[in-house]
Amino acid sequence: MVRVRFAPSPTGFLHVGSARTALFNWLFARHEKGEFLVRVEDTDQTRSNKEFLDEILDSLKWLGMDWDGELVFQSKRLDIYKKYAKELLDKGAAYESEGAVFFKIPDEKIKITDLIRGPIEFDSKVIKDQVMIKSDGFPTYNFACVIDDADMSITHVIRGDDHISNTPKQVPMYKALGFKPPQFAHIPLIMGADGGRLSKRHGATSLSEYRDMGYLPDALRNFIALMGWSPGENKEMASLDEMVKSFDIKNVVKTAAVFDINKCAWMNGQYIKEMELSKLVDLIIPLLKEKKLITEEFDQKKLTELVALYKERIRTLPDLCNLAEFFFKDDFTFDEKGVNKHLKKEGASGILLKLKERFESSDKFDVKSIEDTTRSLADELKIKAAAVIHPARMALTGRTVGAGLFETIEILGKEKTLKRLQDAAEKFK
RNA sequence: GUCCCCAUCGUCUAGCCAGGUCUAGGACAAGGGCUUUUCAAGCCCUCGACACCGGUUCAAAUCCGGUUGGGGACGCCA
Repeated sequence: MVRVRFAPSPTGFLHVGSARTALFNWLFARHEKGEFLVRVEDTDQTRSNKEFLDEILDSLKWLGMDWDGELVFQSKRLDIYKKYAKELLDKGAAYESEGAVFFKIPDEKIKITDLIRGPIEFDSKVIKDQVMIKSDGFPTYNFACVIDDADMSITHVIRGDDHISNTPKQVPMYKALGFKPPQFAHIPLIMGADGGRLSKRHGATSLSEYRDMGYLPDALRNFIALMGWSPGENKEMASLDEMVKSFDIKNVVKTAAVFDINKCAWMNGQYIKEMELSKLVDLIIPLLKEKKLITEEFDQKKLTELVALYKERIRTLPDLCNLAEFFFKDDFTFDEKGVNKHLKKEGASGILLKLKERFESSDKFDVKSIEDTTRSLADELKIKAAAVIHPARMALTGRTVGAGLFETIEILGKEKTLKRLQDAAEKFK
């Protein structure tokens, strides 16, 4: 049976690249009906930290991944590493020096057949003897990794490209211990726009940052999987189930991918668009509370109507807070360019006042009558409807873009509409 | 410096393993148009790539070699 593992070290947040490594391992395991384990590589006593571990695990769950069995902590397996270290010492395959235990790299060609890259050969002459047990008694990464993968019966090691050079250090260890090395699959790294490894200077790199920025787990997971793998048949959107069904490690590309936040945002918008309205509202409510745009008491029905208006045009959840700020507060901000273009224009203020008067004297205030009122005013003034609509949108929402104006006015309500038209007319006269 | 990996539109990729159906397909972005209200929505169109050189072959994006370019690794970090 296939058994794979994801082996994070709890020394930082879950990086986008690591998340993808975890995802590919998970997809592979689920596709093969095998097992996906999580092993915590916490042998660096000074840098490992429980908060990071919790964050990493939360991120995995958030993306929709689950794992089999209990978490394995390397820090709790010191005896096992020592046992095997002693075995290698006794066999003469290792030696002690300066308080540490070194593995003797045998003089031979080391060949591996990578599932993604095919055969790779190394000359052991260029590899130094490797520390197995540090002088603090803890195992090094390379040694613990080999022992655990063998001990946990891991069949496939799917990991980042940056580990290729660790492979020739590890394979001889398996052999010296009499273990059969697992199959290896090295997936390419994720890069920033400048071609270097994706890091902080390129922007957000951790899963939790994306979650906080309003990205949906389904969208992020879909997007991450697309870097290096594709569902085929020109498809891009794929649910978790569809991915499990069609995932094949052999179809993972060999080339590094540049993380394109713009496409990621686009994809997020697609998922928002397809999401059930009530679900979307549920996701947005906590965000609005956090931004103090609503309190505990709010009109759920009205909010739902608002979200429905904006659902098709937002790419991330906070987009709504920005685009529909006018709905939640009266001292909303004005887009400067829009003010110059539509409000500080000759005659704009007069138009706003006239529109206000028309609304005031109209009994009805539904989308249809709002539209009729607006258009007939434009007709009478012998100007295009746009000449009324643009200033009105700016006056009411502070934005040049948004949902349809008439719907926007209806949801805003008569009272606020009148006041804002009046205020803007005076302010930008 | 040494070793290793990689090379299709600006970006993500399909095609490559089993050479012809590829004047190279899709998506994001960009540019243009339509939607007689904006747009970051929708629809349509356009732009845009097989890094280079050589070899094998009747035929190469696909196979081989080299060059160049990019990336990674060389820790008692993981």
